[in-house]
Amino acid sequence: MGRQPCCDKLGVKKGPWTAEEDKKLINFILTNGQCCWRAVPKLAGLRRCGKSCRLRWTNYLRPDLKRGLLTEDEEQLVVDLHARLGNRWSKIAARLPGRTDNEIKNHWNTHIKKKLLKMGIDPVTHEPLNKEAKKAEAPFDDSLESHNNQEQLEETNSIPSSEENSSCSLAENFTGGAGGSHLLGICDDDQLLNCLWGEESNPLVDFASWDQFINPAAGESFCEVGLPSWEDQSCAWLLDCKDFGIQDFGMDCFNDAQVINSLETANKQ
DNA sequence: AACACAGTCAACCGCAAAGGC
DNA sequence: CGCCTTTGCGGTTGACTGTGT
Repeated sequence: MGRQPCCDKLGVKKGPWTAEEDKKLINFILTNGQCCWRAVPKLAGLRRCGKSCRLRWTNYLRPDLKRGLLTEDEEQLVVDLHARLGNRWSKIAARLPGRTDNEIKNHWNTHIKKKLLKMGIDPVTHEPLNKEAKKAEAPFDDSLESHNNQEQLEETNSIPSSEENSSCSLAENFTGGAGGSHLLGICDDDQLLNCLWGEESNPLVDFASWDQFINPAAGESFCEVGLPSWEDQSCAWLLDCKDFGIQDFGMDCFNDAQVINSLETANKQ
């Protein structure tokens, strides 16, 4: 990469993280919580910049992350959200529990973009490509207008009707119609829409509980909040770390029932 | 088997927003 | 209000892996 490094201090390591570094970072965050990222490498004994630590944690080490490819339903949701929000990956990721902005961005660029192009849909505007060609000839750029509408939508947190919102039908087309009912269902379900579009809170994931989990100062042990079991697929990633296991963190005390209870409780609140 | 090319994804970078003083 | 520091975001890169020839 030809750019200037963000932290060119002597001895700051870059490149892929080792299992040992991961272990140090996880241990530190589980012990101290997410404090000042700039201080994390020093306190955790890592030769990394704080930015790198934060990225590693949020994109890879967080125990609430799902691993593996996005499901068809998740893909459809990403397409729908992208149609409304554009490249605001963090906003999109906030609507997909257990997924990171980086993951979604990568998946968009490698899979979904191509899929849409194959279908003759512009992945940027979500309009049919031939329509785009006609637009280019027209003096008035209404793609800009649609963008402004998009901003307005987000700011007011309002939900467009399914008639106004072409992304629903687009999403239906996305899987060739057969599996495309998912988003239509969402569009028809006000309750679910409110859940999905609530700006700050995501009822699908109890981040408050997770915050308690990573922050011992909150006064609850790991076992007192619901988290996936380590045998559960969503957390199996940690077992891949050959140099350390779940026992190292004392987190092998969860089961699926606890997770479900926790999520249900969060939804009721 | 060896090479080239394509696809994937973790990690990097610069920039902008947020917050503190 | 302006400056500085910290954090978060989105775009981009390049190492690694898979596939084709």
